[in-house]
Amino acid sequence: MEEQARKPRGTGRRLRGAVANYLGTAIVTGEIAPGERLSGEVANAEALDVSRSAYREAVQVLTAKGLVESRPKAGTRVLPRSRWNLLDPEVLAWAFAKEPDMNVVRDLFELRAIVEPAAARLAAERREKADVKAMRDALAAMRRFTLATEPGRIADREFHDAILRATRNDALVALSAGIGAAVNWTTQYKQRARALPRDPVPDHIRVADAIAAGDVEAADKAMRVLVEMAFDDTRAAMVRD
Amino acid sequence: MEEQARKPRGTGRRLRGAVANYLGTAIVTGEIAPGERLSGEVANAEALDVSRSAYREAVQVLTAKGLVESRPKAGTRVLPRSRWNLLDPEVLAWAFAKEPDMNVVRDLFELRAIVEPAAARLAAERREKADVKAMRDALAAMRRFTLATEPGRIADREFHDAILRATRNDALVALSAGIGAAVNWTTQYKQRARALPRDPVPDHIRVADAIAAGDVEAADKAMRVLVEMAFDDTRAAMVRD
DNA sequence: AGCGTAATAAGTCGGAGTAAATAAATCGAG
DNA sequence: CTCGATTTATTTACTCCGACTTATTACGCT
Repeated sequence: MEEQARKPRGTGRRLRGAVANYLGTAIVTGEIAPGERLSGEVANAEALDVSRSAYREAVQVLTAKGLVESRPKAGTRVLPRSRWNLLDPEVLAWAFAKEPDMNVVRDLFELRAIVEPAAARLAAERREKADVKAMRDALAAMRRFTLATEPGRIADREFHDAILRATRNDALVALSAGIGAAVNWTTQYKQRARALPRDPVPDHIRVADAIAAGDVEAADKAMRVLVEMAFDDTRAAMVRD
Repeated sequence: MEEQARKPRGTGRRLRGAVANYLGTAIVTGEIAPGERLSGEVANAEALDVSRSAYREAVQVLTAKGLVESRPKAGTRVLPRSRWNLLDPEVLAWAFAKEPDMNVVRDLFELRAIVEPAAARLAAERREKADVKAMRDALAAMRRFTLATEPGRIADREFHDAILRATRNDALVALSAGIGAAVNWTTQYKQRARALPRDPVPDHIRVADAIAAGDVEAADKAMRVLVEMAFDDTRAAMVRD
């Protein structure tokens, strides 16, 4: 009766993943401020009840994402926000683990408002039949499940991913992986205030039709409306707290 | 006489950093194809002449960047390109370690062509006096050193960073960190073919003036020209190989 | 064909020793 | 005696090692 009640730290695929989640969340949410020093390996590892190996591997992950920097004697310090890989999917997930910062949400939607309409333009130029089919399929799933359910949100994300893939630009797809994850979280928060403001499907259809028709200008404009509406809804849901 | 001639692997700030560089470069450049399995920890660590700990920490870094995934019994496999964090500064650096792939360069410039003009728009709206000063300083350094020298390229990057910072959008700044690093490499390759096609400073001045004047449309247009020209020069330098 | 079992490779552990970076202490020159 | 440079000492991360554990796949048995 002396070996239970341990491992109360955050969940993660592996032990070091759990530690990385725990520390990453603490840093990104501001619990540990930039410039601050983490306590030493030995102390911190013991405090979290993990071996030094696991703790160190977790810190390497944070280092790889630009959250911390560690040097002998100086210890491990949290880097300034400007050096964080803010678009890394995991970093974004940590940022949205707790109540998301409104500034981050605003920045991300601003980026979406720049990238996604332009992506829709490219998609309208380069889409193949398979791309249109993927978009239509995702759309059908969205209509069936609605955004209030998890499968519906997955379908929404799949819709945006299909557009990104249609651009034939790997960099845009990679960007989507980060933003898409965050969008997933924001829509989740959005639905929490269950106003369900309006049906998002018609606007999605307009985007899909424009891309399928190869109408560059219409695709741009329709996507612009879509992002703007999503931002409005998210903002409304957040100030309601 | 039995302990020299070791550690011939790639350079890096630390031992695990060197291993991460080596493996990361091998993966990103396609030497190890997606889906392929890395040899086991013990074997690979011994082959690289490092301890298992150092090797494992390097693999954690690659995992954090989405390059590999490792599970017990199954081993460590290279993930498909779509799961890579292509915008991660280190991943980009690895991609440009050897002769850069033309497709990647095209994708990145396409992304720049989308993001940077939009960023210039925002900068024109939100810039403060300090931002304009930073841009002018970088511009002066560019004129003094030219893009043929390293300080000149640093100044060029500083110029673009100043614009990004003026947008007051952390996500845009983070994106710039990745793209900026890549741009640094492409301009380096560009200058290798020492044609020095034309003076880039006047175009930079046009951008700076438009942002300083708060002229949104002019800033957008001038930046569009700038990115387009940079792409032309880079493409010309690359096909000349 | 389904189920249990064994082999395999990553995951975790603890401890020992090394290297690097900072702070302190010492020495020398003015 | 004060200031400066150099050496020493300490702190902390870094590297290494070897054993043990856990998860997963694949094989073999029923």
